[in-house]
Amino acid sequence: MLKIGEFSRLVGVPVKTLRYYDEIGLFKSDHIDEQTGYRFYSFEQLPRLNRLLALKDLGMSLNQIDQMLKEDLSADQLRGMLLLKQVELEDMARDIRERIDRVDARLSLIETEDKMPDYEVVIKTVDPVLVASSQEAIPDYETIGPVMGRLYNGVAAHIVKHKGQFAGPGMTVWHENLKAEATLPIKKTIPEGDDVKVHELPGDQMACLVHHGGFEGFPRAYQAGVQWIEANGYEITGPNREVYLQFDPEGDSKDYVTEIQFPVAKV
Amino acid sequence: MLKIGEFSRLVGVPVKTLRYYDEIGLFKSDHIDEQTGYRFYSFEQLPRLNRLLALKDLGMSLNQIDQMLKEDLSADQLRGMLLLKQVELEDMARDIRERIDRVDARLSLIETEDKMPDYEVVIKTVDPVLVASSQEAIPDYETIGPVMGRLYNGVAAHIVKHKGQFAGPGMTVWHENLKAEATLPIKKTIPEGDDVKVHELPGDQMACLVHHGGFEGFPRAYQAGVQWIEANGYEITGPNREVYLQFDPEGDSKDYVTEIQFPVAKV
DNA sequence: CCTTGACTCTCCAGTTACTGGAGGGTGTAT
DNA sequence: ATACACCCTCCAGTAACTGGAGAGTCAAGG
Repeated sequence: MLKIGEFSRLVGVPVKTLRYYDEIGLFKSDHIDEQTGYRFYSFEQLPRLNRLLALKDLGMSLNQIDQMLKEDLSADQLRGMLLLKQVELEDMARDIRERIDRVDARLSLIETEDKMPDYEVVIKTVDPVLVASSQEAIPDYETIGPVMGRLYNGVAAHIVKHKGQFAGPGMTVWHENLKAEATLPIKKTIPEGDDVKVHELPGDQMACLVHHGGFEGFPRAYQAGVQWIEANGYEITGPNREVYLQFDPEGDSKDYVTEIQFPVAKV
Repeated sequence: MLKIGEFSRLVGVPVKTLRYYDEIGLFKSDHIDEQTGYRFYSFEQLPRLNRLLALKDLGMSLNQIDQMLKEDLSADQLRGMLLLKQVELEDMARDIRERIDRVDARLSLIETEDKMPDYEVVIKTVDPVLVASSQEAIPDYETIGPVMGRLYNGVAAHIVKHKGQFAGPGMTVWHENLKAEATLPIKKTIPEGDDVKVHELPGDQMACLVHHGGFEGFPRAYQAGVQWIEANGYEITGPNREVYLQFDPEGDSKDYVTEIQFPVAKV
């Protein structure tokens, strides 16, 4: 019979922790002196505690360990729990590798610019959204403004005509070959028109960054986005989007806020 | 101005979490309506939140992020924090790899034996311990018993003679070439004798397992220990020890409890 | 104008696996 | 007798949220 401190030294587990395991019923003391309340442990308890510690070393939670220490568990059930843990650990390992990549990328950015990057890129999952849209190839950069204005006006007019309800800010989807699709989210579906299509933009994992200011700053923002995506081991998997969070053709262009989104996947 | 739900959808952070960040002062809402208590967020806040999210993606704690979002932080300080995090992440990665190794080892054990292993091996750090000891080469296995008995009696007599105080169970250290050192822990140092040395056994990282029963079971226990050490990527770095936790030459040998310890290091 | 449903608020409790401390009893050596 | 190590219980705190109760707010539809 050992007092808790002796047992603690023997197994290398803090006294506090032994009391805690006792309290939650994971590892009870052999018996308790009724006079003094002192816990006593026996050598016969060593196998159970050692098994417990070995399982803890595998990264099992105390609840799982409690399950696994039950006598009536079959080898198959044990195998199952271990295989599950294996998968979980491999997920964690991958996660940490990705983190290390991101830290590396940020460090090299700081190396070159000597400060935090101007654009912060975050990965987020974007929900699918129902839109009415109209698209057209843009002949050259100078004409983007007028063409987009015309497209958005057309879509908006179509929505109003069919009593559709707007559901959010406009969003340009950039298809290949400089084909721009001007989309406006709507709450419920409406009939299509000659130039106006109604469809659902797919939800996806997106690398997103926010640009504050006029459109003349877009090239730098795009560059930052593409650079981040490459440095962090992603690749672009579809057409990117511009979400015009704050936009007013009459207003000061330096108040504009635009979110640029690239659908991405891990390479 | 966006209500919390709209802002939440925009940035992909749960409403609860935004309120939590507000509460701990990490990310305050732009302002709060005094009538209703409603929080309102502005687009100007997006850069700060995106930076926050990017740092969280690196695995930073909210406290660290709070530091890093302060304006007056130099590039060098940032670099320092990131380098620190890099090291920490690499530690975690190593830790998880080791866990995966252990799970693999246990799975293959279950494959061959179809149950939990008979011996649980745990790594623990053993404290240095002052001992009186006497050693002798063992000519062959049959003579272990008598020789060890003689050695322990000699050491014990020496300790008693010099009024030393026993500090724990006896422990045999197995040096090379079957040389056995019978050691008895003592509380304070005592003079040495002709055959009895007094010295400190070094503390070390030990792979430990507990054997219940007589000495005839030792070969299997040793085998299990060595097997585990190999399968988990450790190597033995010194003489192993046997700690006789429960031992009584008059008693039933099946009540004996012995801990076998191998000093180990990661390969 | 009223109701419905979606949205918001605050406050409280729970999660994991402990750790630290206060306040008080126990056991042993000098 | 007293010092000291050891033991007890109970309470609070950790990190980063998550869930729920109960109550107030807002916009649209009838």
